[in-house]
Amino acid sequence: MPEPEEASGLPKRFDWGRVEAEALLRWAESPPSRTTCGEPFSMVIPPPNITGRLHMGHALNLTIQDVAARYQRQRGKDVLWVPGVDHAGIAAQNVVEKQLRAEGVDFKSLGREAFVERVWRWKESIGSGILDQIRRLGASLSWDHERFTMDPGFSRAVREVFVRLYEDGALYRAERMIHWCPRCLTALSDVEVTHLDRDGELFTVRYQDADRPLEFLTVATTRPETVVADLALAVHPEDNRYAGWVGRRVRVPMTDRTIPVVSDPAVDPEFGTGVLKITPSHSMIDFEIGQRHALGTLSVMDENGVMNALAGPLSGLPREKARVRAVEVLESCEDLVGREPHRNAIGVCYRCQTEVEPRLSLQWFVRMGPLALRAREAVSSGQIRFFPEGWQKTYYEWIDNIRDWCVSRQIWWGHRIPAWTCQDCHHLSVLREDPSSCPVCGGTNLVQDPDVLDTWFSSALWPFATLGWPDDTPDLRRFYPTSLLVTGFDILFFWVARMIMMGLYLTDRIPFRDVYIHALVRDEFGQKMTKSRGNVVDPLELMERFGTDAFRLSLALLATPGRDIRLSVERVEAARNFVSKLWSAFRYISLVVPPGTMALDDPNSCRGVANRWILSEIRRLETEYAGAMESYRYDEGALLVYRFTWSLFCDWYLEATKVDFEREPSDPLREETARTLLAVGSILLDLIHPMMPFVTEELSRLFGFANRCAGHEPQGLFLSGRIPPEWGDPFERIRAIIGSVRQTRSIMKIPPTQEIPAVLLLSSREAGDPETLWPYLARLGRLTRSEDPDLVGVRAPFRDGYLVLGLEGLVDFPREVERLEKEIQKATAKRKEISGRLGREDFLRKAPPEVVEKDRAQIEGLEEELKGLEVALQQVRTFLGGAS
RNA sequence: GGGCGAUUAGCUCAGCGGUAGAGCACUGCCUUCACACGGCAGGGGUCACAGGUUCGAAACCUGUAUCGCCCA
Repeated sequence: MPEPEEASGLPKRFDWGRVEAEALLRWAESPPSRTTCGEPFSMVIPPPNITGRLHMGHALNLTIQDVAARYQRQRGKDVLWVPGVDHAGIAAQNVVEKQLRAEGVDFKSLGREAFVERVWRWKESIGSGILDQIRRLGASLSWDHERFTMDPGFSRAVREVFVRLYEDGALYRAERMIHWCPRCLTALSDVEVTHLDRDGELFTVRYQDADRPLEFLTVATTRPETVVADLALAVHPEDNRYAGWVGRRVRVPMTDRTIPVVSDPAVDPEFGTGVLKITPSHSMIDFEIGQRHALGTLSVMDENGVMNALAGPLSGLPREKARVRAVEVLESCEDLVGREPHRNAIGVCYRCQTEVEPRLSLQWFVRMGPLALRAREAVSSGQIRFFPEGWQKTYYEWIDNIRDWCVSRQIWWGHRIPAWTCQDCHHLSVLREDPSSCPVCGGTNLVQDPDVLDTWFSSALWPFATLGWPDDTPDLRRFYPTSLLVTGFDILFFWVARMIMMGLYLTDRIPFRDVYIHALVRDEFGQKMTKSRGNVVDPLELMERFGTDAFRLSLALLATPGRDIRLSVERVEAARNFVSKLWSAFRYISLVVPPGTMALDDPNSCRGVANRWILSEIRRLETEYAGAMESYRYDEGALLVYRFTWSLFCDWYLEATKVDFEREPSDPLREETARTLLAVGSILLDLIHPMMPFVTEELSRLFGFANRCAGHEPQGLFLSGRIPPEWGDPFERIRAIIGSVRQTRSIMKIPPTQEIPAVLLLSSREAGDPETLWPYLARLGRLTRSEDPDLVGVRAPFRDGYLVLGLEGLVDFPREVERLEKEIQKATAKRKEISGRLGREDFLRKAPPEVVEKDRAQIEGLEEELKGLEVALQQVRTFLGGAS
């Protein structure tokens, strides 16, 4: 059977696929207008990796920012929201390396220049990639401000910073222990190492005294393969067990070397046997101990993690195999005296999960001490605020224990370090411009440092370098410091803290005022989404399936601060249902409001009880909504509009307007209701718009409301008048009466369509005018008004009276008795609780008067309710008796 | 080992001093002319445990347990 043609009004369903595609085209042509007269509001996005594909984390992050941007725009702010992409040094290099490998080409054989050229070509080939996906989210970024961390301007900023730090003595080159990733073949900074607990073994190895072959020291170690690099054994100075050993020498198993026994306070006497083997070249702590005792260094591993020629019987073996071999060798010469399972923390590369090696090497470091001090101050003084505030502590903990930052990376893709060494006089030059000769000896035999900078080094400049720094640009002047930074807690140290340090150091100002820190998106079981777990949910797929608005709304609703988000498809589905509900509500408006109707502009002229009620409700909603949004509680804001739309606007107000539209054509209430419907609908779209831009804009367009994206300010309606809260009261009474009727009807199994004759009895004049109430009661309660004072039936009581329902001969009275008894029980219990409280002297004395007053009023209400219930019960019982 | 956070209805989570809430799931009724991606009604919780503060605690304090995360 063919679908009947729609007479008029909106399509039955919201076609998000079409609407989103059209909106994206429209937004690309006419981006959100900037209101240069407004106060500036600025954000920079956390630049996604060039290698990236939109994932849930991005989606959450961008949704929050877009809610902020759209909300601020609605409030008349001049919003700048800078998009951009990060060059992602190691990650991008890995991608291209892999491509080359697939072609059978070793990237090294290509040479540096050709390789970098190749990465650029790859970058061009993927185009804006992830930024296009971000566009599909509806993110209203300032696209004309797009930046890339390797674009010429940004690169100039990076170079400027490097040179300036060097000139100020805040940057130095030195041979230090660093974390080395044997797979990425580069140094890593401290934060790029993740600590994992892994099941390993603790081996006990004996070391024979060099002079007294019958005496041994036993040492517990998790890394027996490093025995061959031991340069000492160490005990705690106050450990009496080994006091006699300090100063003696022992033989190193598997070698013919002997090493001293030293004492050092860094040794933990509680761990293992209390004796520590010292391998300065393969452990951070050992290196420090080694320095204190002038042990020198002995490295037995190469950059790939393979044991080198100095490793004796282990040489040529990769480190994992070397461990196995070491155990075998130690066992064979009886130097292994114990092994047991042991859980220990190991450091892995946060990018490729390879176990990192502590390694001694020549690297560039940023001196963090002075920078950290100012960065701490900026937060502790309240100049920068964290939301939620609790993250301050984590921030301080890191800042207070900070170590110098290793910023050089042994890869090719990135910002090349602007340092040259003269091959003639060995002078090291760090320069803003590439030199043609040595500034000291004039020689032309210069070699540039082969390393590039940590990608996070350039990211740290993001908030100001994107605005034109180091030049003094209009953007920088107007929009810096930025207003808000939205980011995940996982890059608090990597990024946020370093931006604060660099911002203060270079611009002398904080880089942003507020920091909104959101949680991780996990799967529905609370597991982190990872490729290896295979539980990654693709945001684009969800957007496809349920619509982008639904997806965004579900994220906004779930984004409670400080708590991880478990995303389940059901939640997105629920949000999709909400979008449908909203759409169909506006479809109703389109069917019921005559063409050419103007939205209500002066609420004071309103007379209708339903109209007054919804106006008072939306006024309250606006206040609560603003409170939530101003404190970055977008989850609350979303929940408020969700609940209002569904439970108040749709469930009650739209139903009530049906009553008004059934009135006489001459009744002025018809027009008033139509106008109120438009006004409230328009405001509602405004409030929902930050979370759901597509459907709200489409509806605004169809209804000819103001353009949501053009800095349109909501709440215009109420500038002209205030709405007294008591405007809601009469309709609240209607809601209560209908609730009571429906309950009775449901309990007594009366079909919803069955009309019931009823008499309304109000206990006082204040309870309302029956003439006003009846039309709503009749329609919404399916009641037929009766004036028969002897109508036989049951009472449906409410606060200020009751309704007699003529149910003669219809119903299940025993169930009604049951229900009434339950109600009475409930009310009695409540009354007992409250009167108990009111009977206590200290409560009356110490509790605030308004609390006591509230209780008293409640007792009164309960008394009345109970009276009504008792009478109703009496009546049903009588009825029952008569019937049986 | 140190720190942070969580523990509320079957599930996922709000609430953070004054009558226990939402979404999903569940039960019953309803193809009523905006919406079955729906409507109406309903069931379901000693708010992890033990102390304490308070007139009053799910909320504040102390401790315990379990789980998660971060830093060593």
